[in-house]
Amino acid sequence: MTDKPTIKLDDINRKILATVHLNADLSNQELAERVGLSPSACFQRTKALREAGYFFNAQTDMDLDRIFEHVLAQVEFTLESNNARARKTFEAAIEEIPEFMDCLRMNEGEYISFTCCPSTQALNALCDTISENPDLGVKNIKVRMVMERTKWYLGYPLEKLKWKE
Amino acid sequence: MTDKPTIKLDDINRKILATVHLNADLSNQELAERVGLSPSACFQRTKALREAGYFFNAQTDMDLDRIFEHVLAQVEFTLESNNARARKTFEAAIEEIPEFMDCLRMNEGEYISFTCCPSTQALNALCDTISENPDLGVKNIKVRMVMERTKWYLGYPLEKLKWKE
DNA sequence: TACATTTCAAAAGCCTATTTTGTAAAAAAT
DNA sequence: ATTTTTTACAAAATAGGCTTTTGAAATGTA
Repeated sequence: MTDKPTIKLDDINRKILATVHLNADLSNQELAERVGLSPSACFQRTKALREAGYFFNAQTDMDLDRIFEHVLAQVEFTLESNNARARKTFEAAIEEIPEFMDCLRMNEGEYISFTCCPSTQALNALCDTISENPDLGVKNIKVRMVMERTKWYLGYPLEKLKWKE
Repeated sequence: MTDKPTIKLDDINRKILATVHLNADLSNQELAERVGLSPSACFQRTKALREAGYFFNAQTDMDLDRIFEHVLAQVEFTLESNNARARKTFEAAIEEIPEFMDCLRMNEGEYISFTCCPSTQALNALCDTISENPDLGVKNIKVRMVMERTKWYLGYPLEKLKWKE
């Protein structure tokens, strides 16, 4: 909340982060066992890491197909002008629309968003709203429908990355 | 594990699913309060929903920038032939490579994967490995580097979707 | 050496998860 | 309408984990 203290990421802290990333619902005891600490020591370190903002926001995947009518799409936006002010306006608008589940800024004023809508009609209408709004300065929208999710996101490839510090 | 029993998704179950989706680390007591049930009743319903596979796989977001050296990219694959057998081979290969964090099948033998690598060099090398393997039948690879993640995935827009049943 | 700091494990108390039980309401059957 | 069955809930009880406190060991520092 206040600042963001820096914590030295030794082997144990790294193991805690890697474990919690994939298993947010683990009990403190199990976590302690996996990283080789007593429950109390593990609890302190985990609490410190969480409060320092190293990890946050526990979520759960849902079986969308069984629960909701929906379509998935990859929506690409091209802005008319790629400058900081135009980008900020556009990004703020996207932030407010939950159907655009995330947003990546690519090269040359392009954005890509992984999008979920109740139907293709709704998706189409949503894209129209965006492109009809002159304040957002969207030159082009490209919608690519998702046929199938062949691999689900299950976390970052931590074992392949290089730890900082 | 065995089958997948169907549970009627009344208002309370819907509220449980929507809440757990965004707050996987909630205690059973808090969850019970939010959905308006006693802890025991809430526990039973939540357990039943989990065991029936309605939700699964609790994860936690990490502050990647502070922890890891990494680059993000959107990688697009075009297969030489779009038939079930070619697709299955390709999909199985992607499944085994953790750097490809997810994979979406689009129209006409195209795939898109959100990818994380320790460096641009590593990303380049990884893409080469894929395209050099004749078994995978990849005709073309397009790599689009992510400049910035302007919106983080925080879950599905459940309030915008239509519940099934 | 002496001191301060850090990190841990053990113990204690508190709180929560989980099971069990009984009851009330709803549904089905007679 | 009455009985039976089923379902869902809350309350109570138990078991177990969480969280704090404490002191000791290890590490670092003057």
